[in-house]
Amino acid sequence: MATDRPYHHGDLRRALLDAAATAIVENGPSTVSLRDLARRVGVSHAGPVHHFRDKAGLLTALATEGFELLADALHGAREQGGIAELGVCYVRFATEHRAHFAVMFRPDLYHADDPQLAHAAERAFTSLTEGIGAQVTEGDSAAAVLAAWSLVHGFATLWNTGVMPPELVTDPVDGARAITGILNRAIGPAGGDPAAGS
Amino acid sequence: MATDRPYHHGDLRRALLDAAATAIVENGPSTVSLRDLARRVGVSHAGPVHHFRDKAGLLTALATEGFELLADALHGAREQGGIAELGVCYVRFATEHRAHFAVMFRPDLYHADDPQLAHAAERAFTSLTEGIGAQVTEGDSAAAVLAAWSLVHGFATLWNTGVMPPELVTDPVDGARAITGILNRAIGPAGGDPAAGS
DNA sequence: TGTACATCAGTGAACGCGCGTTCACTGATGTAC
DNA sequence: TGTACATCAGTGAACGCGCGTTCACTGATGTAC
Repeated sequence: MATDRPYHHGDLRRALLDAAATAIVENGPSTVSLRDLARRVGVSHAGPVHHFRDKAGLLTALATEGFELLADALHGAREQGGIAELGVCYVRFATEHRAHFAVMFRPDLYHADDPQLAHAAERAFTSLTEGIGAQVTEGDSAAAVLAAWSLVHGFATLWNTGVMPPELVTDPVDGARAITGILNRAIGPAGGDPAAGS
Repeated sequence: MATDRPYHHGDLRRALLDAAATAIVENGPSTVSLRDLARRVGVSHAGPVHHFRDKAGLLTALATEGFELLADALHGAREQGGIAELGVCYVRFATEHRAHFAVMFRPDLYHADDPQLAHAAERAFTSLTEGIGAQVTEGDSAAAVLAAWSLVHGFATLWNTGVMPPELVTDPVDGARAITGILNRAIGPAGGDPAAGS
C-alpha cells in the first residue's frame, strides 16, 4: 500500500501483462498499445520499455506465458488419460485465457524466434501430440493427431470469436465434450466399436 | 489501355479489393491501411473513400465477397454429397482465399451489421449446416454439425497461420481429406463404408 | 451534328491524433565498509 | 549504526511517422435537346 502513488510500482511487469490481457479481451490483440497499457496501470508511458524491450517483447512474454500454462494444463490432463480430457482441457484453456490464446497464434505480433517462447511452444505441442498419439488405436496416428488438434482448435477459435450460434452450443466445455466424444468414437481406444483390438 | 495514367481508373473498386487481398496475405488483416491500398493501385489516397465509405467499409465488402464465394462453393459441394466433400471444400476455400477467410472471422474489423454481409454470411452458414446435417445418420445432429465445422475451421486456421509442422501435413487438401475421413467414420452414413453411392 | 449541363470519379492540401521509441533525468533501494 | 555509492525503476519532454477523414476542387463522361 505505501503512500499514494509510490515511485516504484512493485510489480510493474506483472501489472502490464495483466493489463494487456484485459485490453486484448476488450479489443483484440492487434490494437494493444504500450501507451494505453501504461495508462491503465498508472505509470509513465516510457515505463514499459524497461521491462519489455518493445511492444513485440511484451506480447512475446504474454504468448510465452500462454504456452507454459497450456503445456502444464495438458500435462495434467494426460495423467487422466483419454482424448476427450485432453480436448476439453485445450478448450477450457482457450476460453479461460482468451487473451493468451489469441496472442499465441498470432506469430506476426511477437518475436517468434525468442528462445524461451520457442521452448514453451515446443513443450505445449509435445504434450498435445504425444497425449493424443498415445490414445490412438486405429489407423494413421499422424492424421488422428491432426484431426484432434484441428477439432479443438477450431471449436475454441469459433467460440472465442463469438460466431457460434446458440442453437449449436451454449457452454464451451459441454460443446467440447460433445465433439471430442464424437471423434473418440472414430479413433479412440475401444471406441464405439468394442471389436477394436490391441 | 488509353493514354498513360488516365484520370478515371476504370474499376477502382475491384482494384482496391484485390490490393487489399494482397496486402492481407502479406501482413494480416489488421494492418491494412487505405492509404497503402491507394498507393498500391496508383491513385490518390482520398480515392478509396469514394467507393467505400471508410476503412471498415472496404473490409465489409471483402468479407461479404468471401461469404458469397464460400456459400457458392459449399452449395456446389452439397450436390456431390458427403461430409468429406463439404469439409474439403471449406478448407480449399480458406487456403485459396486466405485474405477473404482471414477477414470473414474478424468481425471487429468490419461493419458486422451490414445487411448484405449478414445475408451472405447467413447463406454460407446455412449451406454448411444443412449440408452436414443431411449426412448425419448417427447420434446428435447438432453436435455433429459442430464437430464438422470446428474440425475444418481449425484445420484451415492452423494451416493458414503456418503453425502446422510438416511432419503432420504437407498439402492442405490431403490433410482435409484425411481428417474429414476420420470424422466421417464416426458420424457419416454407413459409417466407414466407402460404398456410399449417389 | 453540336452544345449545354448534370453527374460522377479522382485530386491534393490540410487537419488532428495516437503511436513507438529515444533521451537525459531523478527518485528509491540496497549493499559494502 | 552511519555513510558513500552503484544500481535499478520510473519520468516527462521530444522526435518523427503514418494514419483516417474532410474539403473545395477539377477533369472526364454521358445525356437531353
